[in-house]
Amino acid sequence: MFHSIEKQVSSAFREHIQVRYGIDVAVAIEQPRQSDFGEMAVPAAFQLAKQLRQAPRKIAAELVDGVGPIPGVAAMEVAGNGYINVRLDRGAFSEGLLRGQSAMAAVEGEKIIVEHTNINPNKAAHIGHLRNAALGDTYVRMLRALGYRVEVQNYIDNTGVQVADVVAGFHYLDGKSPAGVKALMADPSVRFDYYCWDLYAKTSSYYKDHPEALEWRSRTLHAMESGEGELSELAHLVADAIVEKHLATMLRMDVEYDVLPRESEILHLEFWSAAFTLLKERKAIYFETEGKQAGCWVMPGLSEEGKVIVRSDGTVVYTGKDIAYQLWKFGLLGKDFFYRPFQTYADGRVLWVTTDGPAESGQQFGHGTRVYNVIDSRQSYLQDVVVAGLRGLGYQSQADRSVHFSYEMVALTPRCCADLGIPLSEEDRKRTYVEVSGRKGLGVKADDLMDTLIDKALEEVASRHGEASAEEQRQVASQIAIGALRYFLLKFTRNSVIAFDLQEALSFEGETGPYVQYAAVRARNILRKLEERGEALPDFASELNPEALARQLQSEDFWQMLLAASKADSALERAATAGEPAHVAKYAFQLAQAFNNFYHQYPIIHEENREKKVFLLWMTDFFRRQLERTAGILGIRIPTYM
RNA sequence: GCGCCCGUAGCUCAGUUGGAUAGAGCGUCUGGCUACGAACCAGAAGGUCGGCUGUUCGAGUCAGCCCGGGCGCACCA
Repeated sequence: MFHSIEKQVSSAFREHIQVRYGIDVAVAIEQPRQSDFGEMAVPAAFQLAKQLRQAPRKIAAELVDGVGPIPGVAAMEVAGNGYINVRLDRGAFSEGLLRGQSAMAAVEGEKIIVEHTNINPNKAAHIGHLRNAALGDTYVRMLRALGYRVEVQNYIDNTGVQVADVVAGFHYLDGKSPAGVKALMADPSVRFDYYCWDLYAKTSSYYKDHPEALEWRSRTLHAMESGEGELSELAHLVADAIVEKHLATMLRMDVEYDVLPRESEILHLEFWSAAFTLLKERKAIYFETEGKQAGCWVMPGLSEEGKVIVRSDGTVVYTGKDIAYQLWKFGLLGKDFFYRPFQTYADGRVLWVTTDGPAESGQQFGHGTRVYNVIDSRQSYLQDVVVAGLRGLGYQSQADRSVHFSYEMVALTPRCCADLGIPLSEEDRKRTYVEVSGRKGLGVKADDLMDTLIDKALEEVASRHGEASAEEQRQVASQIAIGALRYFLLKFTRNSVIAFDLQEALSFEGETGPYVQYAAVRARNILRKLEERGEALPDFASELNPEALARQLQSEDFWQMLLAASKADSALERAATAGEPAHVAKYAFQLAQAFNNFYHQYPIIHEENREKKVFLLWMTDFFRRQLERTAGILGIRIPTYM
């Protein structure tokens, strides 16, 4: 509602400026410094001042005089050095909120692909992976809330070095056969992904002390490529099992996917050779004949030397396959995967996985018009190579629509390492934070963190709702824990390094997920208590006429609260434009704050005046809906009680 | 050496793309549970926005140069 008026005000000024001055400008709408200045501020006069060579105040006055009436706007005035402050018609505004339901219209002609999570299937997920998934999943929810068609891909590198290292560990260090590994996977006392976490660290450190053992890696990689032998069988076993673990971990966070494109299919279906042909034909890469890159196919432009895409032994580097994959996402490769169902989510949605044999599913993926790759900022160079590949092939518009949705890493504070019993070098102890490392086995496992959070939430729930069944308490605790975790991961903007601190993440007070959940629970409680007292929820539309709404909204307090609650769309739009899920989190917190304030200050059920009571109930219900919707976009559930 | 990111209250972070008197949470101090359960609310203290120059009506925001921290820059992924 607020957002639609913002757009109307903006376009009214834009048109007027166009007609009057012949200048086309995008008219920004800002929030006034103080709430008593009005609801919107238009700084357009400042933008025009330079071109018109006139004082901003004078232009502002002309604009206010000339722009004419705008629906929903009660008054406009010039303020400060040339601001135009806009005051809304409170009665009409609330009337619109009460009656008009503005469902977001579907956006036609766009299909957005978001790739996120992408964890190497060789060990348990850690907290850095959770940040990736939380960001990706929330951005997906944001785009869907805005009406976009979105496809979520989770790329599985099941033939890479990391898998090979764990396989080598099983085979050479543990001396385990495929049957032995199967037995391990079936053993309920073993967390297989945790086992691999340790094994990966063990193998990596063994390589360090015994460089000759690196031969195991190349032997394993060759076996995986040929698809034959025990090592290859082990690789399939391990990768598939770990993928399932990752999916289960992510499901705890309410993160779901549409399709799992796998590197094994990219190899078997020869995506690379199709891309290679294109790259050569269109001269996006060249064959180097001299220097240290002699014998390689090189992509020029990005650096002095260019980037090697095909090694002198004829094998392709990872980034080359990534270019092929990116082409496929846009439907530009001329090849396609086959698919089979991998699992079915609780709501009946099917998660598909790629396969190399023809399948009669008729399923179609890819063919996106825009692609977001959620990958940490350390890989920005390689993402630049991928985009340069598209450009080199002449796909300018697709290159422009390839977005590296980058974010900074999650690191651990030295204090956190101490809490978790992670030994640190003298040097590391002095740092502000320490990078997590799968290779060193240094990090916080995702499931451990969630378990710790649930335990803590359970203590709180049990102390407040000891009468509830254990199962119910656990469910509530779990929703609170996940709410806390998702909010924690989302409250930081993307390019801020999260120095993970366990105690901070475990907080359920202040700017946290549970704070938002608590506000929504309180709103629901009021409505529930009303019914428990034998009263029905009023029919707001018939009981509240425009005069009544305007009367109640003479209270500045109520008006500011209603205003805050009505800005969800506006906040979402800004957050999506900025590509910052953190902005949605911030808004959710402000919304909860406004409601808690309202809740504390005004008795609702006990209000004697009928009109006021109905109005307060309507406000409560409106807050409730906005809180639930915003929390939903963040992937945060609202428990039945707290 | 080159490239990218960061530096804002004691701590952790926002800051609507250059706008009005720089905000929030935590922590500290003070006050509030016989209201719809306090995982809450109210109030106070706390700032040379790393530094210096510049761009202009206006700079936390843009440019240049420094200082400090992080991450990249493979025929690894």
